[in-house]
Amino acid sequence: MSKKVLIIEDNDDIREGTAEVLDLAGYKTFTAKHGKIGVDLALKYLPDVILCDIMMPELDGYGVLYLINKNPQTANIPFIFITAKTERADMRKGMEMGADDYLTKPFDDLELFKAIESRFKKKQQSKTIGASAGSVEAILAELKAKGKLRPVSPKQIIYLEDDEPTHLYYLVKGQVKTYKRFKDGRELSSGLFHDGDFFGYESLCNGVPYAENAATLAASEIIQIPKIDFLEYLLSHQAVSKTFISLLSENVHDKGKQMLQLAYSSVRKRVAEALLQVAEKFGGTESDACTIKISRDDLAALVGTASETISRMLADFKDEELIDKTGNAINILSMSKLRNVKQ
Amino acid sequence: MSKKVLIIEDNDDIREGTAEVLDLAGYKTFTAKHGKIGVDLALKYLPDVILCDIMMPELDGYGVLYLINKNPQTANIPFIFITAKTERADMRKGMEMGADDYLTKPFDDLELFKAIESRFKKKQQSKTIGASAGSVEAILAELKAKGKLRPVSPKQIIYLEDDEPTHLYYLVKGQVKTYKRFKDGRELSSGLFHDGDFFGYESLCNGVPYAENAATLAASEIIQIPKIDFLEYLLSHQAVSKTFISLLSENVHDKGKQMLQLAYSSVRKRVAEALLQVAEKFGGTESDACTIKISRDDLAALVGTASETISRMLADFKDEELIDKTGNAINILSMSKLRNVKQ
DNA sequence: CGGCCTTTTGAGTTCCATCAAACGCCGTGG
DNA sequence: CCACGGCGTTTGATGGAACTCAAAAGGCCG
Repeated sequence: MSKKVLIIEDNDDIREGTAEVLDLAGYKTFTAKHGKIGVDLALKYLPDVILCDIMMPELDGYGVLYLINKNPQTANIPFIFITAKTERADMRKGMEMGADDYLTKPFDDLELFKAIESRFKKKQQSKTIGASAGSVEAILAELKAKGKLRPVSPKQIIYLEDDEPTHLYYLVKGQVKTYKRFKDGRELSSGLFHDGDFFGYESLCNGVPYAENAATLAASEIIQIPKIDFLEYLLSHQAVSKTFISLLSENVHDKGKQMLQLAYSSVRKRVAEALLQVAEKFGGTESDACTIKISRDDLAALVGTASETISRMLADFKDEELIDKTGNAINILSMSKLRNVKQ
Repeated sequence: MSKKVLIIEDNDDIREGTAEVLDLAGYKTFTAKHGKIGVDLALKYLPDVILCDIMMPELDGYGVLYLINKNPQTANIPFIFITAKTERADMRKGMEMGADDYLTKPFDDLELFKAIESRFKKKQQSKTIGASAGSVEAILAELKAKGKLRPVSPKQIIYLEDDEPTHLYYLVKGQVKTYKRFKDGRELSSGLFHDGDFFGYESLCNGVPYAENAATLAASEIIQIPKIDFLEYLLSHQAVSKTFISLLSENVHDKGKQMLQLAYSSVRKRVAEALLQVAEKFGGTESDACTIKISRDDLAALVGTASETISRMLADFKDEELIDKTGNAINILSMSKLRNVKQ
């Protein structure tokens, strides 16, 4: 059966021209002259690859990509941007959002074929489940190889509450938080992640929509692994099951601890704990002192309190010479003393 | 190799007499004349079955059983009480604590052999991993068959924080809560369980001591499944992995929700939620009304507040005709109205 | 250097924990 | 049968911790 290609592009000449070329090459093509139609067609025909312009009326390319990624049925379709814009910024934005490739107009037919074919080749490759009976690391590495690496800038949202999970995430490098939003808009951080952490697996594991949001705190590199690949590995490799059962158990353990604190510890104690948690996750050195950079709002979300209160507590800690502040950053002078904060 | 039997009994005649008989029957016997020595020997020789008197100097039989059960190495050794006491109460207490059988003095040699041999038969049986490739239920039933059923009265502790996990628990019938204890003694419930629930698996899953306590709220029947059997099944049956991955994920999900509430919801709202949670778990009917019986302290632990506050809130709810009280029990008049409690 | 966003400080208020005392329920023993 | 004590629950009064709103100060970017 011939591969299906969806072309979303507002310029009639380019759209029809490209379609014609691809038809001749044996692909089955669908065309849409703006984003909205494009998304409808994608859902209807589930193409094998999507080519999409960025600047379009109705719904631009970024919007199309967002919607495509949000829907589990279409989330794993390779997505290639076509655009006249050659600027770096746009290219980066597109790749950050999870596009697989980029074609800059004008492109010749060879470029087009190569871009599309290399998508298929990559997909093909990742279809096979390796038989590496080796170490956990080897199998997890294999799993990671199924995903695509994506640079993400700070304060970018990775997924949102109630979205259908489509990927497992692995943080190669950077800082990510997961958080829940209370009705009135206040946030509570439920997890912090740094280099080498997996996240976003709970919802995948029992097939429900996300119960939390995830966003980067700092510039990061994230591998996103398609849901089906993850589930396949989860159920066919003991090592993978074992890893994620451990992760989940740890998660339960940590959340239980945090719950007890939330219920009965004073804000003062909880702020101290939060500082230590951030320091352990993101702080560099192994020594008793450490410098962390985090906004008051993020700290407040971690503690479950108002940001004003955080300011006051930090002022108190500074008076007591537990911490110091240089600009926005917080220097923890003694982790051990901070750990001993009572009440 | 001959089976090892440990006999713990303060009466010299009975102890040596029993040992002699068992020696003749080809068992290797060890004897202890009181509980303390008994526990030491159990740990040293890891016998295949333990016979133990109840009334003893130094450390009584219940104490021995408790210590034996607490230690992972000895927790799964079949334990048989020998005692002159024929009273029901003692027998029940012993069985509730996890004894496998009961011999009442005076016993004849046949009774003795049968009691011991039937322990071995049972152990043997449960050694084989069934190949039932059938439904999840079938495999889980097989897993449950590895454990032993134990009746437990209300307010009994099943395991304690920092204990080494030795069993997976399955609640056949009854009500169980898990809870954490804050430094100052206040409690926070982290989970409620009712008929058909597994509990105590998180700590088993990542091999750490319990992070919480578990106790019955009402008279219950609990199957305790030895740790090794559980882990064996967990890693060799996809269905079991899948089940527990789901349970863990749900757990994470629920705890996340509860954390958000603890952080930002008013006590009023949290009390309403707690009532609903208890009603859903333990309340009988499917209708909008429902009666639950729970102590104010348990409710307070569930909400994470003082029991006085619970009293006040319940009084408020009664004024607003959301609930009614008959004696100790709480009649929820309208679950849907309770769900809509704002703030 | 000025504008904007973040952080800090201030004042008032609310919610809830705590301490104490009274009340009701229940089994016990006189 | 009722008085009694113990336990769990309810009610009252008070204080403190932390939230809210508001305004000032500080840091960062163009």
